[in-house]
Amino acid sequence: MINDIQPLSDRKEEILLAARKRFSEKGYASASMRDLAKDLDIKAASLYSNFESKDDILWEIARRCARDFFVGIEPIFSDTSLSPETKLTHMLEAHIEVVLANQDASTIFFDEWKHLKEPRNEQYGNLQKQYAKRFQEVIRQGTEKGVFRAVEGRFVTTSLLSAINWIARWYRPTGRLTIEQIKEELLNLLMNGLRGERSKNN
Amino acid sequence: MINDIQPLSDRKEEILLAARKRFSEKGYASASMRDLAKDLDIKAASLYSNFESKDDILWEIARRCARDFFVGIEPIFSDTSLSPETKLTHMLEAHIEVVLANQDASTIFFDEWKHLKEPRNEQYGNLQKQYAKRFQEVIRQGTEKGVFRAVEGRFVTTSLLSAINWIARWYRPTGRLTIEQIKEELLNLLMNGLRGERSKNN
DNA sequence: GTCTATAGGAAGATAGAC
DNA sequence: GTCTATCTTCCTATAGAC
Repeated sequence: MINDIQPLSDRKEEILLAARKRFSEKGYASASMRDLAKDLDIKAASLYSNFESKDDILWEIARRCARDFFVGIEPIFSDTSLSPETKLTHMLEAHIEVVLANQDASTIFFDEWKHLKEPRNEQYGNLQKQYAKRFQEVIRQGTEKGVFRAVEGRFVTTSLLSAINWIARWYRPTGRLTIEQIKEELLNLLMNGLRGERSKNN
Repeated sequence: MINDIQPLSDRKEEILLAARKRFSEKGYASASMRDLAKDLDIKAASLYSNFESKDDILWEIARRCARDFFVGIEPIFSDTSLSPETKLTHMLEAHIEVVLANQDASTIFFDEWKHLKEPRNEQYGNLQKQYAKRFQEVIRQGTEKGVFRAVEGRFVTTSLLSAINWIARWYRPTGRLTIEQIKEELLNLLMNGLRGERSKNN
């Protein structure tokens, strides 16, 4: 599914790029094929020489997004020489980097994929779970080793990633925070969250 | 805007309830007036005896959601007897409770409001900023007092709320975690994140 | 691979009877 | 306040010429 992604013709890739932007900005349902065609200075009908349907376009975009995220963490996740703490830090860092470098794609990966029709929708949902599981596994190892608090793994994994994912909605490269600052603030927040004492908070 | 919300007729409130569910589940753009009418066992045209437009329905829903969130934190935020730490804990707790008790509404508050037409869209965006500022202010006080690390206030506020907001997407009351567990896990994670040491994470 | 033309349907919304 | 009927516009998608 992300292993059988074929390189497409230049034209097709151009269309995917424009569609990614449109779908991300207006939302898949609100972005029409006519909108998309206009961005590319062609007529809507011409899009159908390149892709069979709107769903096919979303699918190709979604697959590529997923691949980017997996490629980001895979070498770190597979590196058996790293401690859970270091590994998780680097994986989160990689995740942040992919989000920041591919904001439009991230919006598809987090939100717009829900518009995929079955059976693609279900397939994609499973892929997302797989991705989160990678983080959950490292957190589990860290807890076992005693460097992280005892946490509800699946829940906390989701929470960590959620805090990061929201960035895709508001980050603008022209803003006051640099990528490095964002990475530092987030990693401090999240890693301290895992390390701290269990307290009653009352 | 949230202070001039009028109680509507029973029928109108029924429509808002059904619409909140529909908009939340399928997304505003993908949920048609005909869909909504079918849920209520009436014809689409009848909806227009109650509301002037689809945008008006979204607006009434969105305003009510915003009010619920503000009502949740306002008494805590205004309580001058609380330390920043206690105040933030209780405000986050209130936020979590509102999210869990009003999942459909939360989805509107976090996502679907973007489909509001101008000038409502801008107005609503400002309201959201106001809400986040309440949290940011308390974090600033905590940092000043030395109980929280020095953090980039606006950014960290967004991150904390983001971690919580994602819950609205997946939480099901029938799941394995109780509301109390969710609150405890999240508060531990977030409050520890603010308290911990600044570290290099490398 | 792009065009014009158009099919076929679904969208938001309105008119007017009851 | 709900209905039937309908307007207008927009949608995804196809047919066939160039």
